[in-house]
Amino acid sequence: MPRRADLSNTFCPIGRFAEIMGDRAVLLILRDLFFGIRRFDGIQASTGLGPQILAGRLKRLEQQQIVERCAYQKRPVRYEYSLTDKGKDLFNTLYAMRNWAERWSYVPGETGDGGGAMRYIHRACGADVGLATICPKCGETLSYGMLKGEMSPALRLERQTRLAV
Amino acid sequence: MPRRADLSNTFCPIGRFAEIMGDRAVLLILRDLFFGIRRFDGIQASTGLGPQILAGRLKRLEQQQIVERCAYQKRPVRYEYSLTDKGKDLFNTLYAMRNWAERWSYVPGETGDGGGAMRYIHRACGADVGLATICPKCGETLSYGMLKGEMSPALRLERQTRLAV
DNA sequence: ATAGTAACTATGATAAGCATAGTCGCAAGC
DNA sequence: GCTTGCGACTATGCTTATCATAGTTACTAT
Repeated sequence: MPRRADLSNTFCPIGRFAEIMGDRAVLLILRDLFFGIRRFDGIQASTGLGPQILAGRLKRLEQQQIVERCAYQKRPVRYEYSLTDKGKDLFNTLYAMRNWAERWSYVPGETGDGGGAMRYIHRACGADVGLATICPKCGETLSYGMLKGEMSPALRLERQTRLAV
Repeated sequence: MPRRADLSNTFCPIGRFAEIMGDRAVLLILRDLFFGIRRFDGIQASTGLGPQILAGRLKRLEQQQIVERCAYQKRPVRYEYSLTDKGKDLFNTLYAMRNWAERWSYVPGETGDGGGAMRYIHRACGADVGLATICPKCGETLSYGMLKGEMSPALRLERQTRLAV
């Protein structure tokens, strides 16, 4: 009973990426980690994933050193998850996904101003970077930490609703 | 019998992206379409997917208007698949995936010169763009069509072997 | 002593994935 | 005119993954 081919060691970088990240659940988890959600229940509520899928994916991501788990308190032990440097460097990939989706699968009613669901501000110079990978004002190549994300009212409301349910 | 939540109409662009593209098979198919493979059997051999998974994914991608199918001959009717503009615009996303994978999951023996599995040359000015999103020589913002990709010998050999088997 | 919370694990039913085999329309060779 | 072969799938049957729900563990707060 041959299993599907494991692409972890293929020379093709897209193949290696697909092996780890070619997964709906993983993308949603990473999105929420980038939003700053750190705790199991928070990620579960936001993504809508079942607990054992979330647990399994977090374990895989930890093995891949994309996510790290550490106790934020003892008695009782509680854990939180955060992105490693390797994980944080996925920002540009997620950002490219967001750019494509904002361009090609726009959802009506997203905002009043047609600006999409997320706005990113370059902290250093204050410019709204739109969908660019370099700052349109000062030209710096953008990555995680340089940008401040702001959700549109519609997205914020949707997420609040999900978290409340 | 509730199915998992459908994210096609969420306000979150990453959610919408994950619904369509959060899938190992889809990423592999798109990679091969960007490599210029157009026929069913070619994609099947290169990706290693089973025929019904490939058929199903191509159908989904066609519905999403990411891929289009057209007959390249009649008697007998034979089809080929190609990327639409919406599909071609996924290049920057795949490129970001490749960049991350080349940076963080380097496979030993990939090349002799440590340059990774793929090199991209900016057609307009001839510069090797490395892992950049703008040309390091002339500063142009890069997208599909501006770049000429070259596989490393190791990757080329791996792919030839797969296609032959 | 009871209720509540965070972070999971266990269980059974449903759905998806995979390998193999088979189909359909045609064309070319014998 | 009958078989062989190709390209592009579809059908079948088994294995694996996913989902919803419930339960567990280890505590704190009342």
